[in-house]
Amino acid sequence: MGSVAAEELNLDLRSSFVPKTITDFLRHLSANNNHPATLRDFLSRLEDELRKIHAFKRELPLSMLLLNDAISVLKVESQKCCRVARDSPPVLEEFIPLKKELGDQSEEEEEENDDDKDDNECRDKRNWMSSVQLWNNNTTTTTTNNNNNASDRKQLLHKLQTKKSEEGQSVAEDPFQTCSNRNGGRRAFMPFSRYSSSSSSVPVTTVGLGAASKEEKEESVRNRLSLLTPSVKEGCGSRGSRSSSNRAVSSSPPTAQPGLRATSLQQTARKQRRCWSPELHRRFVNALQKLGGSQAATPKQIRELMQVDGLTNDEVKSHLQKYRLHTRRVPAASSNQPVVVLGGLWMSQDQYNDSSKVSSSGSGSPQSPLHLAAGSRGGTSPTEGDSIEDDEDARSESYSWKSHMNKPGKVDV
DNA sequence: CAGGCAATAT
DNA sequence: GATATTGCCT
Repeated sequence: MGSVAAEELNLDLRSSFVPKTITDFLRHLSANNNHPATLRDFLSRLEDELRKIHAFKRELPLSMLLLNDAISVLKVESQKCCRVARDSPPVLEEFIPLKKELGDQSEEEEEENDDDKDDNECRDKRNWMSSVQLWNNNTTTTTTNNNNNASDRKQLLHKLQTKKSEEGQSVAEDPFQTCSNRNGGRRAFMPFSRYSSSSSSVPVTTVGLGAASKEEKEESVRNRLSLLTPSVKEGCGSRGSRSSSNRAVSSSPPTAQPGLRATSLQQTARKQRRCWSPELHRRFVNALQKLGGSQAATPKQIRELMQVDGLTNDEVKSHLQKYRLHTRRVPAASSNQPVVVLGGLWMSQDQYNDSSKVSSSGSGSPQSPLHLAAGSRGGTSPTEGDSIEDDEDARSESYSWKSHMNKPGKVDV
């Protein structure tokens, strides 16, 4: 969807804008005074862009800032330029309150639970995310940009900064610092790097490394993180954090930092625990279904189906093991209890309906919390070992495979 | 090598 | 105690 547009945009930007700063751009414009259209066009594109990244404002505070700045500058300019009274409502207002994001990058500001806004936002994010990669490598998605645009951005940023010097609140010194910082705090899906499996010499330098492998880059980012973020929330998946799907992060503990017998660590180093975030689990279950149940599926297949990079066979295997254990206990429990009653949330997911979408993380849908159509199955089908493949809700977060059959309400037959 | 299970670690 | 990792066997 967005990719095409973005590409176009990129191209356009590249050819017409990127090489210049806003100032230059304006100068250029005013030189050829007869291009108000260009300006407006550009402005509208900026606003468009702003709208797009609005959902990511927390992850991309700087981008927001840049865009906002650029837009406001351009607006002023455009009005100056063509003082033709135009009725353009101050769309901008809404975004301006970006202010505090810079101020208190440290802790919170995002605790508001606006149902509407937040929800939309999250959904947006999720879509974007999942369309890119599950636990965003941040480096993967951004890298391409980084190499090309990083410097430009910096320059631009700098210009803008100096321009509005007295407005204070100057942006963090290093854009990437801030970014990393925030990422560390509440990124959606980080690949939970493992430490120095082989390369102890990974330079922790900047983000620009061109051909470095993903892992290395992740690592570097992470290292920076661990340095920058003193207290990372240990919120694994559904545990620490409730609601707001955007921070199901697996953060990396201080393991790498303090001692770090850099070279002599490989031996007994245990792998970093993988956090099976709800999303991840959801994917897992999805794959499971596609493969015909937890008994039929093999770790490898699952892993391939999940399409989560960085995920290893062993991890899947382990998870599968646990999954099997848990799913064996519950359903067998009481003989005839309709499956639906048990959790109320036995898979209702379109396991057969969905024709092609694997990822389709649409489960977060607020629409149908629990409609239990499937339900009654006459008896266990004779053909297989596992007739009851359950799928946990996974609807928003906090998967738990213990369906809580002990609902306060009286569930009677 | 890949899967399954059990022991072990966090 | 739950959950993830590692080891061992097939």
